[in-house]
Amino acid sequence: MIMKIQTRIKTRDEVLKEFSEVYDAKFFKTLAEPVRIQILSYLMRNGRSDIGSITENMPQDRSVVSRHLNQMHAVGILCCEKETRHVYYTINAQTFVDKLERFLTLIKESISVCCPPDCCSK
Amino acid sequence: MIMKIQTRIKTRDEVLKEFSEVYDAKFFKTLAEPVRIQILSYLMRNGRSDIGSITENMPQDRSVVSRHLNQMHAVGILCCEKETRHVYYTINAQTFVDKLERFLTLIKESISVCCPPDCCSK
DNA sequence: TGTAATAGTGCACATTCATGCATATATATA
DNA sequence: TATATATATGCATGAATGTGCACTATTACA
Repeated sequence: MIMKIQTRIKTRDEVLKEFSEVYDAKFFKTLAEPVRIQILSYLMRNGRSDIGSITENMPQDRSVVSRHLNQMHAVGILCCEKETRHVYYTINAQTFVDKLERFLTLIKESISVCCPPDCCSK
Repeated sequence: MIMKIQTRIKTRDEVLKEFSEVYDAKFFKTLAEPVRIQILSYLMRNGRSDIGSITENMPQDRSVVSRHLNQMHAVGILCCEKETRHVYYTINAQTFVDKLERFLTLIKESISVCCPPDCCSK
């Protein structure tokens, strides 16, 4: 059971400042590429996998997949474990979900706290 | 108070299918550009605005801002109202938040329902 | 030690995309 | 009707990025 501590209402400036600090363009760029989402789906279905296995089910070159995996790791979507000569990737559920939730929460806060009455359409 | 209806647990294939259907690359591409996030911030702070006002606070050309606004409208982030010779934009809170929430929910579902035990790192 | 297997890197190429200028379109106003 | 205002569109350009090939680096195995 998660308890939320009741805090004072943030000012508009605080929320907007936090929003611009939390925003990570690279994270969304990473999610904006269908090939990377395909890799994500593969990991959802097959679990911990190395680059070779992932590449087998894709038309792209191994080096391309390697770079995609690297980027997804860099922004916190995947975990990476070197083991002998293999590199295994898993979904970093914690960081991934946290990042999305943090962004979503701030959008909601911004909309409810920041905006003038005519900010949003009903 | 929001009540969640208890439904049967989805199969792995159903969740993954839904995930690939819900995923919208264009939506994330739109969120991946800092200039568009700056526009979003402006609307959060200043509410309903026309292209001219938004452009005043930005280095980009009016035509560039116009195209950004158009794209944000196309993916459901903004609402657009033509009024005489002005075009006013507001945040489409409903669609915007819904899209993010839907994606987040499916990520969570995928992680809990789909994945083999070694899918995700703790 | 030599060879095979796995992954990372340098480079070139094609595509996408953000940008700004010039121009077109539409509407308000004198 | 003519002019000013607000926005959209066509086009060219430069930057970012996805891609594949060749090559390198590292490790396992015969």
